[in-house]
Amino acid sequence: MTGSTRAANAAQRRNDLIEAALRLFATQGYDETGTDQIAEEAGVSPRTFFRYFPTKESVLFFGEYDFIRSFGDVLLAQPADVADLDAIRDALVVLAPVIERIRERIRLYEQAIASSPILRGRADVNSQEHIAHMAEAIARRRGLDEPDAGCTLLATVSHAVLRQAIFGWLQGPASASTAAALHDGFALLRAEVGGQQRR
Amino acid sequence: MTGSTRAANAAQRRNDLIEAALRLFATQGYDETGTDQIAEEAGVSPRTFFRYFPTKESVLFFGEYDFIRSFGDVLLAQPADVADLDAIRDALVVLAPVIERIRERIRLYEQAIASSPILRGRADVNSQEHIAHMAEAIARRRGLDEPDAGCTLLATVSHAVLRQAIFGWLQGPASASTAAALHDGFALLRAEVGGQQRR
DNA sequence: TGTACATCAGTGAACGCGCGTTCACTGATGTAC
DNA sequence: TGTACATCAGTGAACGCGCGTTCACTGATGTAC
Repeated sequence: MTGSTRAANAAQRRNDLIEAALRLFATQGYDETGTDQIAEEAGVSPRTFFRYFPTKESVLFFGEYDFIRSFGDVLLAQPADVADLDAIRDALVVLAPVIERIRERIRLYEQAIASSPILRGRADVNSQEHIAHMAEAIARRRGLDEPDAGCTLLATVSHAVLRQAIFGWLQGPASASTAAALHDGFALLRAEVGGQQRR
Repeated sequence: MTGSTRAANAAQRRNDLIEAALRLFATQGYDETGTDQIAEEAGVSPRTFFRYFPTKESVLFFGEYDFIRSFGDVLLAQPADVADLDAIRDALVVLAPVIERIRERIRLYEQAIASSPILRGRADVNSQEHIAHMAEAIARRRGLDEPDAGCTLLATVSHAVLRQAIFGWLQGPASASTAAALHDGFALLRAEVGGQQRR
């Protein structure tokens, strides 16, 4: 197992740093946490932090929950006779279990993000990428070469529902399922936007 | 006119700084522009910048296009028998002319925002506040004490349509109207989310 | 299996950099009478 | 209208601070034979 000791050690160190950073960011706030403190919490010298991460921010966006990346394939696997919005919902439901397993980590991550504008900015950049991916996938499902305004809008709206579902799920009991939150979210969307008249 | 000379001078200086910053941020990017450079461009000493603005960011969010603040009143002035989504759209159409007059400024502002994650973060904080305001207004229109999940979702989605409409309007010819962009956006939303089946 | 050498992780020390603050001053604008 | 005083805008200089870099070294891990 040549090299495996070093690689394993490095992975361990990296993970220690990530967890220390997540904990500190979530409890104290990002701006109130220095790189020196993260290093100390992880049991390494201040200088070592920058051996593993090029910037203070990057420690947060390393293992980043990138389950959206599989969205395209899963969406295209949905039956063609299902309405697009339902297909999107079902695709998200398929992917959701991935994040259910790391609920606590995501909770800390979201808490950290909320603590500082610069992290919100980074997260926003990621969100825009996710939305672009989703719009691409929707366009392919529709047989378009590239996403038109409809695809982009649908992706944007679906992403918003997804975010809202995740936050609802994080606030609820640990036993709650993401699938239920997603179904509720999309049903609500249909009710709010679809119904021409109300009351 | 006691005091007016000083006040007018101060307003002028402040505006010079804002315009210099907008121009530099939009062309070079936020991170590549120092406060010293803004000061020089505006014809004042480096130290003077901080007499007018507490931080480098705040120069961008000073006169910030806060037309959303009037949204609540305008929404409540819409007829009760109109569907909520239409009322929201009509309220936004009423407010839109306010930003039409400062199109170039908004163009630079959005360009600056896009250039740096930290500004995106600040802008995101503002967006969340706007959405909260909109959700409050929708709740009041519905006779609720505070916004429920439906109000929040409707506000989020409407805000997304508004953003998309503004970007479309900024990219189009200077003569284009925001009202048309908003009508198109909301119609597209209905078509994408409302239609149960397609093709 | 053992020895000589190469590689790389961890670290210390010193520094660059840009934002933002503090202290102290000058000259211009505004006010009191 | 004119003079004495108060206020405040603009500025210079020096500094604090935290992120991130550069240089140079030590000791541990891995490799060649």
